[in-house]
Amino acid sequence: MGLGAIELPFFHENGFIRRKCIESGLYFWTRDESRETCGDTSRDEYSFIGKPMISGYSERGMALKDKMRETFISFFERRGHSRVSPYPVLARWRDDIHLTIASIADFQPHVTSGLVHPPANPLAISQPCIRLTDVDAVGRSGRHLTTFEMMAHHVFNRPEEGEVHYWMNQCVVYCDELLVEELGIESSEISYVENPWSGGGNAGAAVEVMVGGLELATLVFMDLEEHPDGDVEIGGLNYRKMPLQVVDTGYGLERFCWAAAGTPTIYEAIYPESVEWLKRLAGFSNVLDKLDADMDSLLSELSKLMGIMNIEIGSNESDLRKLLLQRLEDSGISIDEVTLAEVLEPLARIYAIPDHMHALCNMLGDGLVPSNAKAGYLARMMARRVLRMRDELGIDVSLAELAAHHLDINYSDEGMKQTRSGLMQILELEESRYKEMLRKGSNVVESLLASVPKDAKEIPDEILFTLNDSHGMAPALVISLANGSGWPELGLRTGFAAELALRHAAQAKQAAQGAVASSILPPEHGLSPTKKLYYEDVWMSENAANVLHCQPCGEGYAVVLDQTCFYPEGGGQAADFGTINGVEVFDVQIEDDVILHMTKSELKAGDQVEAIIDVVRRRQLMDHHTAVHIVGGAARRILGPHVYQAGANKTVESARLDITHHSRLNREQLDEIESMANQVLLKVDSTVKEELNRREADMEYGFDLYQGGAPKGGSVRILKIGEHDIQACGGTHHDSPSRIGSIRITRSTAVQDGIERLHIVAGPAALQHARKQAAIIDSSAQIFGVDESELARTAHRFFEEWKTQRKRIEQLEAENTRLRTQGGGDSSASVVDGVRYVIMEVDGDSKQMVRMVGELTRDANTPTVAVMGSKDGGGKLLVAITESSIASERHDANAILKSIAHHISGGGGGRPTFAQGGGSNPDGLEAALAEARTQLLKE
RNA sequence: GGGCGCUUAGAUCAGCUGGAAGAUCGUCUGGUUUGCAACCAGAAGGCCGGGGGUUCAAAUCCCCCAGCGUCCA
Repeated sequence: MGLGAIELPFFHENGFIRRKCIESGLYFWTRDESRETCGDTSRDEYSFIGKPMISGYSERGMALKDKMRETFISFFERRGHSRVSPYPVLARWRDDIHLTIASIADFQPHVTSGLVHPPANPLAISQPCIRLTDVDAVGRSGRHLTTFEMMAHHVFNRPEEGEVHYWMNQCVVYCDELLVEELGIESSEISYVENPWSGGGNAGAAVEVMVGGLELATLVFMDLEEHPDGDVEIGGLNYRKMPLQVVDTGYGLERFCWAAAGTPTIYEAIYPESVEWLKRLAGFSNVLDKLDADMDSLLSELSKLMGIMNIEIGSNESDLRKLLLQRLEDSGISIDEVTLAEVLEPLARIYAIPDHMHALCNMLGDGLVPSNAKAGYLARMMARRVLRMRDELGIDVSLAELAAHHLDINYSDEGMKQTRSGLMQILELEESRYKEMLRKGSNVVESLLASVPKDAKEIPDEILFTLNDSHGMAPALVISLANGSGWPELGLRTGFAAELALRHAAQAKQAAQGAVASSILPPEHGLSPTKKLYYEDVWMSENAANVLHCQPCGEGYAVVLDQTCFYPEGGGQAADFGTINGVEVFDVQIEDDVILHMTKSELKAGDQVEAIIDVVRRRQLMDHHTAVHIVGGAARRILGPHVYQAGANKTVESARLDITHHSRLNREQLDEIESMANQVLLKVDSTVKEELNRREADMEYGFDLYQGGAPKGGSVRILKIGEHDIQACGGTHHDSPSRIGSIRITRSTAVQDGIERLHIVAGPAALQHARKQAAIIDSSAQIFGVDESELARTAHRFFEEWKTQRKRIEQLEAENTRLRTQGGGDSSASVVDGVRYVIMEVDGDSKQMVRMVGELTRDANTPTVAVMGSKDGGGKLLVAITESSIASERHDANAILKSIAHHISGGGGGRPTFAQGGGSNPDGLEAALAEARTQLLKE
């Protein structure tokens, strides 16, 4: 069975009736007896354009958002909800998404799974979110945004434990009170549409709150989880009740603002100054002068229409426009398609830019570094979209200036982690990269277009795909470049954009397959978590234990103990080695919190054993691990708040730390970081290790804790190195940093754009490294026979000398060639009917021979056929004939070569006047030259 | 994480189906000029990203690695 009707006391007691929408077929609750549609259909035009349905909000832009947000949160505060500060837009606490896409994402997966309690219950929040799925519709539809605030009141009920705050009825009561009493919305305008929600393994009843043709909120009552035996079916999957009941609501802050402003589009409600500014910069009034109609009424009409038409990725714009024109005419506005496009296209860009800038400021403000992969790519994509739209509008303002304006007008930088100057620097870098991409791309366009006829109307699809995918040149950009450089007729095939998107979707689908983690333990192993003694004392080197389990694994055995001091590979730290009852342990892994010791031979379950770790190895791994934290903290202080750990690896020999940073690092910067790291060793006496509940950890330290990745469990281990660095980390660390001794950053390398890898050695490994370096310098200096201090200068001198001497050798060879070929070589030359024949054996490689025959056949006044052979490298043969001469008319170098090459067991080829070949039998060279003589001189 | 592309002189790039490493700018020298710009003549400057393979022969074809770029997750 599915979910039944949502029958709430509130509906029944307040004169609601339940109707089935004649368009969508969905059931909805309304107070308006005449209503036939649910409010979200093509029959439901926006009713609030020009006549706001929320009154009393005369502000616009940021002030309007601030006031609306405060209204919402304080409304719920007065009703027993705790105000919770918004989370970052970069979802660092999750490894399945890059960006926060909804308020509930803050609490997934640990709170929604019941593992951890929420920061407050019930709670109210306004969470900035970024969704890039509809990015193409932004600016065009009048309502789409890539970044918005999702206002929400959340409840996490645990009925089995007697903790129930409220559920469906009270939730709808609150919502209705907010809309009608607090905001003064006409109650008959509101419909509650029943539309079950499901996703990510959970599901539940839900209502969409439609007002004036706009979906203002969604109320989800999530109390189901996916299960094969579940008795509730939604979307073809079975679900059953779960212990936790989650009230997940989402109220679109910007939509409330729009409804209160009644502006033609949502953008004018929240970014009015930016829209005006951009219109001015783009000279938009000139466009308007062409129009007879009044702009505001046209826009209002358009907006109402666009609200009921779904603009989606790949939809055919020209068809949509024709429909729009028809509807506009019905509404008494007459305009032709070309003029409409001239207005709509720049306008869409003007609308989209502030939205995109807001998303960019959100992402970069959280410390994201643009890159060509992962989350950083999302920022780059937004930056490039803005730059492209700016160029299309012909606005002469830099990306950084756009951002400065946006920050001044639309942005509160309170919660910003990145500094304003850091943000500007990043955007300036992005713009210069964009320009470089355009410059390179334009060259590629020119060369790829060479094969396209000048009067062509379309470019082959493959060329456009390549330009877009490999060079970042969007099809529209390619067309406009082509139009300006000799292909005036070229245009974009209709539907091409849709095909491009489809092609990418197909690729993504293909890529999504594969990658399942393999496990060592059997599925239902029943083993309880191993007691981790290394957390109690990192210097514990041996312990007594019971063998719980032993199974063959790879070339050895996997052994499970009840407790162990062996650290399993994890958090980038390599595993401990050692012995169990004398049996060698060569690897340690962890699965389901059960530690698996990989041993060379079998151990019996039930036996008492002694586990001993290699303390020298452990100490070195700890040196490196703690050093990585210290270096990371130093890098953040010196380079900026955007520095975040992107990966790490610690072995006995060395450690690597990948950090997010926008530029390459030089040695001075590395020295600075290295110096600070070593100072920390002296300044911080001891580290603090504590285990905290997720909720407490988040509240106390924030999300910079999760440098090493999203935490898995309900509690996290925190490592504090003074105030220098605080991170969640499951590795083993020194209690006293000074025991590391010293830290060296040996070099930095690039991992990918936006990520630098620091190579680190610490403790004894630092000493080892220094010795190895010294040995290399020492042996190199010995080769040159100079003092170490002279090494670089001497190497440079030798290299320079080598180069000049090589040049000199080439010159001498050329001189030699000239001497040997002067006057037609030597006695081996004969002249027959005005053609000179030079057939000779020489010493030397083919490069030298090439030069010699070149010398012989260059002069057009002495037509020459030159055949040369050398025993070099298995035998080489070369035939050259003076070009455009009687010699070249009579002979074919290729044919001559082919007829004699068999003597040296080889082959070859070339042009009719120049052929070369080689073989593997140098002894046949005389025979080959003799045959050439016979053939050519006919003796 | 996946697809595609690129890597040749100090810089920007040509170099086609393997067969004699090029152009433009810049640099240097000389000429012209009071000087500069411009112009003319000439020169220097290349492990053709690294490593393997195919071939008589590889900048060119194949494989691996690295770096860079780009599109998509």
